Amino acid sequence: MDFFSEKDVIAPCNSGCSFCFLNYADVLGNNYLFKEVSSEEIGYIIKSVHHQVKQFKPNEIIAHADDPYNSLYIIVKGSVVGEIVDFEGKVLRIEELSAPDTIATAFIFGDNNQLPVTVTALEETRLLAIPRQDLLRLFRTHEKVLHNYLNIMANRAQHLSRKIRMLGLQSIRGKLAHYLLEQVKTQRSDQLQLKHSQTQLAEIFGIARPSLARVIRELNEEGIIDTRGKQITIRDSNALSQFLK
Amino acid sequence: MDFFSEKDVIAPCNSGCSFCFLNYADVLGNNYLFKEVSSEEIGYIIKSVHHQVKQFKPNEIIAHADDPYNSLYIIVKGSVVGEIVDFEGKVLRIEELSAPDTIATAFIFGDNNQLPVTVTALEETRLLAIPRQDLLRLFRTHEKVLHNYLNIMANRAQHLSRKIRMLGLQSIRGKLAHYLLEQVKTQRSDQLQLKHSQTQLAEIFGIARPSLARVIRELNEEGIIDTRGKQITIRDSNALSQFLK
DNA sequence: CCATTACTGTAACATTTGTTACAAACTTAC
DNA sequence: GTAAGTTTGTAACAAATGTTACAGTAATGG
Repeated sequence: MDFFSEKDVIAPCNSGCSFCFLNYADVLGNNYLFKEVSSEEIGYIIKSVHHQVKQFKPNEIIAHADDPYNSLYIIVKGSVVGEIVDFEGKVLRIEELSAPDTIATAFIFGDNNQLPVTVTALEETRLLAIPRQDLLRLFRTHEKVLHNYLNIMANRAQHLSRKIRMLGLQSIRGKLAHYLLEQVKTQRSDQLQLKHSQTQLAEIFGIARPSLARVIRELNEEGIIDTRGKQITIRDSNALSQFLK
Repeated sequence: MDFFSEKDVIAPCNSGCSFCFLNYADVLGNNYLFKEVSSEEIGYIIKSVHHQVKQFKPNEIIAHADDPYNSLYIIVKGSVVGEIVDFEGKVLRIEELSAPDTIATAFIFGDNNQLPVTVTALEETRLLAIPRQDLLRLFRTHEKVLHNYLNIMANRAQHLSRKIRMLGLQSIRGKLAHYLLEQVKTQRSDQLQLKHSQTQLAEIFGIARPSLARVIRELNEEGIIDTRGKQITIRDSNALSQFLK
């Protein structure tokens, strides 16, 4: 059963069981996969496919890179992080996901169903698993779900592309500028409340922490940004844009 | 009509037209999208959807980054390259595609149908376009095509993930080692015939060309590799693996 | 409230990579 | 076969980033 041992299974369900969807119908209603699908319909759907709920403790590894991947996993509670870990324990953080996101949507299909990242639970986390075959059947019976799934895969691909663009910006200034300008867009304000610590940012950018600190100090000295703890004010976004090259 | 002006259209086709599929049925037969679909069936399929063939000259830009993207494009002749280009003309090469590949499969869907890369024709190139709506209809009528499409998207996502892993390897030695070991695997030999010039490799890695040349010379001096033009012999693949960290 | 842990700021120094420039070698077109 | 264009090798130097270490600060859990 994929990369889970049976002990992790809270409640193995068959098509007659209603445990899971009853507990999680509200969460699933917010899942992109079931966007514009009624709660009632979601209930029917979950009943009609094989599914399991599995539970993980904080910092527990959910799946290792290169594990085979044959079911769709929907986070119904908690949050996880996907990262590439090298031999010496150095980390490149790829993405964070939390309920009601789906995990590694793209990797159930393709010629090589292997995870490219190691997935770790950040907190107490529960996953709902649906096997590939059942998912395909679902696509046949619920076209809306198929369209949603295509959109999810597409959004992931966009995310990966943005990530590549960011990593391709050779300088730390470039990476930081990219990140900050993205935040300005999503938070709709020049006064940013950062969600990540410097240490985490350094992991996201794949650089050394003191190097990031140095650049942040320089940008402060140059009057481009103004940091006060995790509160950052963008003073000169044009200057930031200049670094995106 | 997407990012093409009408002048580029060779032969606008309606569902009664058989021009395109007649000319390209053999190519399409090799396309992953129509894997395990008979030529006859492919003919029916192309006749049943809106489609156009468009032509590009070598080095002609097919689509700019951030262009909207509303049709699937199948390369029926020639090859293209997708790259991120910054203000100053510096380049990060993302991927190369040639007939019968499909272009940016994932970006027709999602909340933001924008291309992440600029696509340029490498040679005399012809594309077959199928609008999103017709593609979705096709998924409904031909389940095999849907499954193929999901696999294509998944393979793309795998490719992007590998790219991220490669870019995340901080050192040039790491990137080069990653590339060489991948080549050893695909060419099934320690004697590699490189498909890319140093200049191209530098673009793929997102680094400066002389820096790459220096590392190649160093690895030669250290007896790890042995380069003779585009012919490279891997002498110590263990040493190479050590750089993948 | 204290102890513990994690996070931040900073400095000196080592290492890597980029930049620029130029010459040699190789390709290609004519 | 020659000229023009491209790719490669190399060097000196500049700039960016990593490493290590340590002290100060904030956050957290009992």
